[in-house]
Amino acid sequence: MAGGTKRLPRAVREQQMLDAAVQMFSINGYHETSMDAIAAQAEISKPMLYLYYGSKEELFGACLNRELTRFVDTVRAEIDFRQSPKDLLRNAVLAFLNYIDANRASWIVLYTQATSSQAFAHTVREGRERIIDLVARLLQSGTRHPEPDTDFNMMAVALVGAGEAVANRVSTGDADVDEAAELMINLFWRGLKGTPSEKEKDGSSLSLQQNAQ
Amino acid sequence: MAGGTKRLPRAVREQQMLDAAVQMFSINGYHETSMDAIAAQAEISKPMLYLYYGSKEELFGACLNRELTRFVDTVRAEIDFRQSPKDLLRNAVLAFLNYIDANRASWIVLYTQATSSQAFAHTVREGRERIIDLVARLLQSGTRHPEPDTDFNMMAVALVGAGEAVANRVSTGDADVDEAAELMINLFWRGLKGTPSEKEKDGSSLSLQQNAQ
Amino acid sequence: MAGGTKRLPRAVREQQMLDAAVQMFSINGYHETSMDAIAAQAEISKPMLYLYYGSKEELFGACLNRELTRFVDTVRAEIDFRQSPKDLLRNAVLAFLNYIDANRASWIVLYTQATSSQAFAHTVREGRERIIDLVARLLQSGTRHPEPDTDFNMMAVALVGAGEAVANRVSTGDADVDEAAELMINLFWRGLKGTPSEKEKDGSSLSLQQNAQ
Amino acid sequence: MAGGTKRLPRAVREQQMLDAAVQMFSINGYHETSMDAIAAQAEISKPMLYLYYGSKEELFGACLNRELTRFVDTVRAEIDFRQSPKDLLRNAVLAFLNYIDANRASWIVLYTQATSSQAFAHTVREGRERIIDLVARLLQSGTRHPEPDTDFNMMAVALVGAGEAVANRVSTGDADVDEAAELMINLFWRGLKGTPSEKEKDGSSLSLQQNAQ
DNA sequence: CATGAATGAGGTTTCATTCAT
DNA sequence: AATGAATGAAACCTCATTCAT
Repeated sequence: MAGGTKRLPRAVREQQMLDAAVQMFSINGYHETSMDAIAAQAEISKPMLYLYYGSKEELFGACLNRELTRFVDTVRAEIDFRQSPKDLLRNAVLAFLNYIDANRASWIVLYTQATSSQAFAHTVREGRERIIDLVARLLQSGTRHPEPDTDFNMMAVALVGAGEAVANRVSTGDADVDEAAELMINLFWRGLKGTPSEKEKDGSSLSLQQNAQ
Repeated sequence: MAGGTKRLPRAVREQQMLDAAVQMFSINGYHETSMDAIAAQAEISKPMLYLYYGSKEELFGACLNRELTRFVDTVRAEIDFRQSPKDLLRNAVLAFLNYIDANRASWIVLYTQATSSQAFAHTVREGRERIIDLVARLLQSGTRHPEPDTDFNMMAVALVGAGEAVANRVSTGDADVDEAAELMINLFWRGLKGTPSEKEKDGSSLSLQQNAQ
Repeated sequence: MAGGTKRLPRAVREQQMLDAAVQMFSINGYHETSMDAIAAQAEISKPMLYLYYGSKEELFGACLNRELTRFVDTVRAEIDFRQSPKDLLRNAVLAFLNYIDANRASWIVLYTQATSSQAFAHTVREGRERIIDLVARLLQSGTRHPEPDTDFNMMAVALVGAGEAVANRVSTGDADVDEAAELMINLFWRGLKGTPSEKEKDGSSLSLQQNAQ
Repeated sequence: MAGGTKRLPRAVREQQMLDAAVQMFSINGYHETSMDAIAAQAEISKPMLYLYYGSKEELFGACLNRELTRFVDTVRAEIDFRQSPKDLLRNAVLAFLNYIDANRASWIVLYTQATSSQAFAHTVREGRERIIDLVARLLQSGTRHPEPDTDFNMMAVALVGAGEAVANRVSTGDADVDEAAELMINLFWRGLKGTPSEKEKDGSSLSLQQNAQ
């Protein structure tokens, strides 16, 4: 009789639910989190979850989307694309790792849990592709070849993979953000020099650097 | 051929069960694979699974161990550690990616599904650490500083992450082994040059380093 | 009439479930009664049982507690402790045996089935001790020595054992309540006179005692 | 390769199995003891159990019979029926409680576990009746009314119940044999004086005592 | 709008029991 | 005679999901 029956505007309720869901999913994983647990965490009743999100799968999907969007938006917002490639790289890596460090639950939901159920392979892959594309464009922005190139993409895959691994260490507290950033910047910078269009002319990596400025 | 009622020696049955379990787990994931499905795939009865492995969790653990051991053993066996660093790297990357290409189910079980249940975080992390150590030693073998170094380890983390990402593409058929290998070799080779002990001596690296700041 | 889908307040459902559980447990015993059978008897679904009571063991424990409480409360309520010892005894024995006669299922659950699983040894023993204490106080109330005495307790153990045996006959319909009551009253009355504090004074008891040695 | 395949004569094997079964049943109860556990305890294979005893139920029945027979035989053998009633009583009670004390497992199997499954209600009840009859005859032997009497039987029921209760305390180590014996002797002796044929002539209990000698 | 009450369906696990050697 | 290997059947329990209020 006391509490719980407050009327809240839809938007507030939605965030309240997603917050609870993200938290529980990231702690216990998709399959090991029950709708009961989420409802309890959100301090609402289970039917509300179903009213707003239809099913557990859709709820998780909504979590995924919100977190991914937040992530991409935040990181992108912090990047100033008008910088020199080197500064751009540093800027991007720091934006990325700082986001991870500040939003550990999100990251785990996005990359660790989502992969477990095939239902989200699509969403996760799509999200990852968006990031990979971002990185690929970053790589490409330092060259004279602006058209899409599968090799840039492949290098981006590798670098994003490296980034995920490093980010995982950060998210578990096993790595210091600044150290990790330095390493990633280094790796990316060298990766940048290993992109295909440059391969043919060895020693041109320097010129790339210079051209980029 | 339907068989099932044949008396098989313990060792044979064990492999038969693990084969079935690895296959099902890698297709549907840990939580979405029922013991019924595994028993059906192995053409045996469910109690056999429990007789041999005790529980679903232990069965998955056994899969993990077998596949990880196979993986590490096979890759290590293909590497000739007496080669020059560059050949060693090429050799190792190819051994790795070829194994992935030839054992897609194993790889997915090991790295994608295992993470979904917290029960295996330990095992997976441990396995990954073994690989990271392997890579770290590989990196270090190209230097004159044989003692362990946390920076080598961190670089190995990143490179293994890159390797996992690339391997995932390979395992899904979205990337060609040779192309992927070439890229990884390049990335690793450049990563190698960015490792701490070289920072002070490699002139080009140094200049880059200085420029970066 | 089949019902089942009616919304009942929690308290009602609880009793409905306990009624069904007590009945089934007392007919078939703890281990030979399945949760399915209890759910069917209660005309509800199995998850309700688990929702309300958590596990089969806890459900049985709840049965035990309810029946024991009912038993103790009812018997105690019928006893007027201001009577003379002899009337008190008659009153108590009749209250006890009448309760047994009127609640055969309860009795069987309490004393016969509960012992079968070690999980309830504690509860059963505790319940029995409460009754033994009641009897011990009853015995003692006929003496001038109100302080606790282990010999009173031991005599109570024996008399309660006798009572259980007689009650079992009553509960199976193999004994008439009034006959059984008469016998128990006799036995208890004589037992009363054999309690330690009286040993020294009752001449005949004394001689018996001496002869016995 | 080492042991286990010894050929033993049937009689020896039978005892070996029953020993193991009695031990396990008395420790864990009928339902909570698996055939596996019994086979392991007996250091033979499960099919042997089935070859010799057909089913778990029959095996338990065999345990029950052996233990009950042993019990009745041993106690009866220690009783000298030519003694005076008082000595006879003392003799019998001590024989009984000493047997319990020396064979705790047997007792628990017989009285505690057997009751849990309806399959043995018959056997247990039958065994108990044999003991009750023994006691009834004992009671009656002290009177001039040698013909069967339901009231003697009822008193025997009560006294045996008391005996069981006391014996249970002994079997759990919560009561000293000698103390318990003294109490039971007392109770029985007084119970003896409360038997029906004596009820009509009050004060004649003493004469019974005297007549009995 | 919000929820307590209720369930169908399916999962893991165990056990008594039997076959083939 | 003796057993390792194998299983049908059923138990307990949980969960996503939906009514009826």
